[in-house]
Order: sequence, then structure tokens, then C-alpha cells
Amino acid sequence: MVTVLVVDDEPMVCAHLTTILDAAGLDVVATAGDGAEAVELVVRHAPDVVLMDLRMPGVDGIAATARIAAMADPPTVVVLTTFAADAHVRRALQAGAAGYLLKSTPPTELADLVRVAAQGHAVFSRATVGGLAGPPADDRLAVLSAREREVAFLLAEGCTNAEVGQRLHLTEATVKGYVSSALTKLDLQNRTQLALLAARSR
Amino acid sequence: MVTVLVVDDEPMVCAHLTTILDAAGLDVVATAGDGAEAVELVVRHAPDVVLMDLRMPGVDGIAATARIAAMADPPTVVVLTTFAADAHVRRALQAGAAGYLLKSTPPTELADLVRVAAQGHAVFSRATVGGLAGPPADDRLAVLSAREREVAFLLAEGCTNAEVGQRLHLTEATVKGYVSSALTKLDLQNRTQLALLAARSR
DNA sequence: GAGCCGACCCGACGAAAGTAGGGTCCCCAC
DNA sequence: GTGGGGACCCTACTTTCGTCGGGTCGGCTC
Repeated sequence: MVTVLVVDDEPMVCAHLTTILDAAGLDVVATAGDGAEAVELVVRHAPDVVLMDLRMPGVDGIAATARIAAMADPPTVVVLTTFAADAHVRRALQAGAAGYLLKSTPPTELADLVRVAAQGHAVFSRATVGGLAGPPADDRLAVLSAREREVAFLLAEGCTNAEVGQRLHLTEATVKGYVSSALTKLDLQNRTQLALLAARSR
Repeated sequence: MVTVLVVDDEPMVCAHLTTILDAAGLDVVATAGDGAEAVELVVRHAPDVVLMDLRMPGVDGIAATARIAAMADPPTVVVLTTFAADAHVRRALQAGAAGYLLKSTPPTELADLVRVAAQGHAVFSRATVGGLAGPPADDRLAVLSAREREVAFLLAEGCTNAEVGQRLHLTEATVKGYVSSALTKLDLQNRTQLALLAARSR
């Protein structure tokens, strides 16, 4: 029998999941309300699978996942959350999660998914995998003016100031001005750092 | 009943998979030996799930997946291959695949995985998801010498020539030399392009 | 309207980056 | 064993960057 630890700061959710999974022939051995408790209960019960919420008070789901993944012979951690944001999924994977499901997953399917995860596979809600194909995004460029952002993106294509000027119909001197102000706004030291940032921002 | 199309250039593999899946209560409606045939059979049979091999003669698995994903109301395509390389996984996802399994997957688990995929979830072999957390890799830097690569990676952290020199105990002039030769070897115009490339290469 | 602020442009000058060239060392081929 | 060829390090010179200061225009406050 597959043993499961359910982690969610909302007791109602824990109870609901427990009911569903137990009814489907899984064994929910415990539930935790935050990350610290989750880590503790994993040590105590050594479950096969951990269903982990992300947003929780104190130690959040990512941190808890990382701690659990660092254990000897760790359980399979599957994130179960409402947020499909690319950055969340990536951080979960980096922390060692072996799956990322949305809470919109039909309850009847959840048990199957947990079972599959217990067999050592990774399971994802369809909406969460699309963003993984490309590089991660970043939105620190938001503080820049429109022109500055345009220039930054051209730097990310490897353009020189003169080339940027041509493309944007500006003097090279003007371009230099934009680069310079973007650097100070973002607290960077040179165009290369700006280009790297812009490249990550897509 | 979940209907499945199996695509593999090796008839033995197709037959084996068919046996396994049929025994587990799935309905393998057809098998295809290359990508073109796969597309055709998807149109004819409209299966729920396509199990797609990657390396095939003619139209390969990626191309076939892309064509299938572009159809109206497309089936769920799950890649089933022997290769776990990050680049393959990413290209499969980009093409529209909803899963990536290795052929080392135990046959008994395969049916469950297909069923889960048919429900609209994405399924992955554990070994294939680790690389997705970070940005994609690139190995054009292979043509560089060891020193040149070191310098390139430091550029990718936004270092100036002087800083690179400090970290590597070299003169700034020497660093410039490495940058310059790396640029000509890779046919690039400036340090920013080199930094971007190195950043993608990790 | 006066004053302020930010986005948008440009010129000049010092500070980086990039190029060309010249050395040493080591390895491999002929 | 000598003549490439490559990696490695450096100096001197040109090109490109980045900063600083200075302009205009529009919107906003008081």
C-alpha cells in the first residue's frame, strides 16, 4: 500500500484530500500544516509520497521540499498548488520535486497520479509544462522606460551601440545615454550584465 | 476505453507494447513505423494517446509530434524513447508533447502512465525532469581552449576584463587576448555575444 | 504661470574593450 | 631534430563604451 503525507496550511483541504485518497486505496499516514511540520512527519512516518502545498506560513513548500529531498532515501515530493506560474514550477523542480499538480485536478484522478508518482515517475498538470521548454523569465526590466527596455533587448541580441542606433534611428551617443541610465537604474556595472538580464527576461 | 497509437520504427517494439497495453485494458488501435505514417493514422483513428518514438527514419518523432499537435482537437502525445538528454526533452515539449518516458519504464507501469496521460496530465520519467529547472544548454564553446572557456564563463557573470584577470591571476591584457581569440573562433563580434552564449551553455 | 520631474535626445572626454603582434613552452609529425 | 601547430602569456595601439553635462518637450502640482 502506498503511504502518503498531505501538507497544506488549510485543514479543510487536508481533510478533503485524505478522504479522497483513502477512499481510492491509498494510505494517508499523516497531514501537516506547514513546512517544518512536514519535514518532521516525513522523518517520523517515512511516507512513499508527499503532497506538498507551496504557499504556507513559516517554512514554505519549496524550502520544505528542498529539506526533504536532501534526506537519505527521500520520499517522492509532488507539489499540489493553485498557481501554475513558470517560476514556481522551476523552483519546485530545483528543490527536488518530482511533480507539479494544480488543485484543479479532478479528485478521481489524483489517486492515480499519486500512485504513478510513487512508482518513481514525475507527474505534471498539463498547464505547467509548457513554460519549461524555453529559458526562465525575469521581469526586473519593469523599472526601465520604454526606450531603455528596447535598447536593453537589442543589447541582448549582441548589438553594438552603433547598431542599436541604426535600428532605432538614434545617434550612437543617445544609445549610450540609454544604456547608461538603464545601468544605474538596475544597479549594474556594464552592458554585458544588462544584456544577460534582458536575455533572461525574454 | 482509452485508445492508443504506438509509433516506433522497430516492429518488435510495436508488437511488444501492443501486447502489454492491450493486456492492461487499453485499446491499441494501430501502430506506425515512422512519423509520416503516424500523422496519417492519427487522422484515420483519432486515438486518445500517441506513444511516440523519437529516432525514426524520414519524419522523426519531434516533427510528427509538432504536426499532430497542430491538428484540431489533437490527441495527447507521449514520447517514449531511450534518450534522456535535456535537449531532446525540451524539443519534445516545444513540439507539443505532453510527456516524456524512457523505454526503461517497467511495462507494468506503462499502462497506468498512458491512462493518466489520457486524462490530460503530463507524465515524465524521473530522470528527464531534472534538467528542465535551469535554462537550456549549448555546447558551441567546445571549440575553445580551457582558458578561453574559463574567461567566457566569467564574462557570463558580468565580469570586466580586469575582474577576470584578478580571479584567474592574469594581466588584463592577457584576458583581452583570450576574449579576442574566443570571438574569432566563434565568429562573434563582441564580448556581450560571447557572454550570452556562455550563459546559455552553463 | 512657475517650478518640478521624467522621458527623450545629443556632444565631449576618460576608461574600458578589442586587435595586432611578439614571445615562451610543449607535443606530435616527418 | 627540426619544423609546424597549439596553448599560454604579454605590450602597444585603435575602437568602442560609459559618464557627465547639457538641451527640448510634455505632464503635474501649487
